Amino acid sequence: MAVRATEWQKLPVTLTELCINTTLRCGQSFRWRKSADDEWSCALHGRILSFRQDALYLHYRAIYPPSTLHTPPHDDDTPTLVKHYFNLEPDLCKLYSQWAASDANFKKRAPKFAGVRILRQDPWEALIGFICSSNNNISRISQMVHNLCLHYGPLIGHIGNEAYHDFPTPEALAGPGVEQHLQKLGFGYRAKYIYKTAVMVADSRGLAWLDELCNPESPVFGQEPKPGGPLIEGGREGYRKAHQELLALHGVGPKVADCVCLMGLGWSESVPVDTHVWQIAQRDYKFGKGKHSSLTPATYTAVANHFRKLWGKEAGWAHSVLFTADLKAFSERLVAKTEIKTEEVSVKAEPDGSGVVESTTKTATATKKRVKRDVGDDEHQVVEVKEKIVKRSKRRKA
DNA sequence: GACAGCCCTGGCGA
DNA sequence: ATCGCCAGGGCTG
Repeated sequence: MAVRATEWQKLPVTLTELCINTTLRCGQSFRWRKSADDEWSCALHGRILSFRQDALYLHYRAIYPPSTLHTPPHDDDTPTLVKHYFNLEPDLCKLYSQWAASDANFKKRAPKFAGVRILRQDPWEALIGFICSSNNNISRISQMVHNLCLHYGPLIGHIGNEAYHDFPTPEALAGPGVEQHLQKLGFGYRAKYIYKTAVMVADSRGLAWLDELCNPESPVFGQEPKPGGPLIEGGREGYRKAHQELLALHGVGPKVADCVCLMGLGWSESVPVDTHVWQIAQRDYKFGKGKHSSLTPATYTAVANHFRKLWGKEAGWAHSVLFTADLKAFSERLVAKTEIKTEEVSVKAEPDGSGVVESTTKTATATKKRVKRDVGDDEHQVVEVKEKIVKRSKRRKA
């Protein structure tokens, strides 16, 4: 039987309400892959979901494996899943203007990073993904999560030659020999964390335990919403309970627990404070002195509380915008103007072969340094142009 | 509360 | 060119 792909559908969403090109790459989820130009795909809930976006619409389609019992599109729940996964309920533009009104730093940094929306991921996937994230970088985390799916997740289908596997169940990761295998796959000390956490969830706590830690206002896919309680300084009671319970799992500390709370359990006031956010707190919010000179557990709470007070109930959403604005993978947006200038100058300078202006050389070098660490994606062209400029100017010097 | 130690990778300066 | 060092979305004992 042939692959069963539903027709492309569309949902009216502006780029300021959701920008998938930013949101899917900013370290929330580690599984999205480019399946074509401007097309992102991932296996979710037993189907491959693909997305494209233009100024007015989010376009999507689902590809089902031949063995699926129901017959899409008749009982296709994909539209509901899409709205749920992208968390489309909150009015992001309104939130951005609220955060900008209460925080000058947000106002300054956010404009180039519109449409950063907190995803509503599966709690179990978020938990394992963020256990992988400790002391790690996004490209390696993505590689590790991909390996988990490849070896332990069900195959859903293909796009071209690329196989798409869904995320493995707790049972699959709690099997015999998993820890040793993950160790061999280069997971390092996280191999043990993943295995032990999987055993705990599969054998004693159960997935229902994890799902019940969700914000009742925004439960797991398929459940009805209920009120979530009032916001207090340290976050709502349900958030604090979820955070505390997650800490009992192996490989889960305060930061990982907050990531799961925010991106898996729907607790919008959760503010994960990693080294990155800590640097932002020191640079832009006067932390790093006196009592809070280093990121101790007490400082962690103080920083998170400060942001909750400043940004309110969706503090974690605002935090994610500033976090994204500081990611190296997006740093080209901050030097875009310089980049265009550099190109113009170098083109003009090329024919006569005379020396390059001192300031141009400097600019080109600085730009190259900032972008060089980017991992394979659509920024390659830009990088190449810059490296050429640098080489030319070097040759002339020599 | 402070502090090593932990797995592994890639970039950078010497 | 090659090596040592260190940071990269931390956690455990």
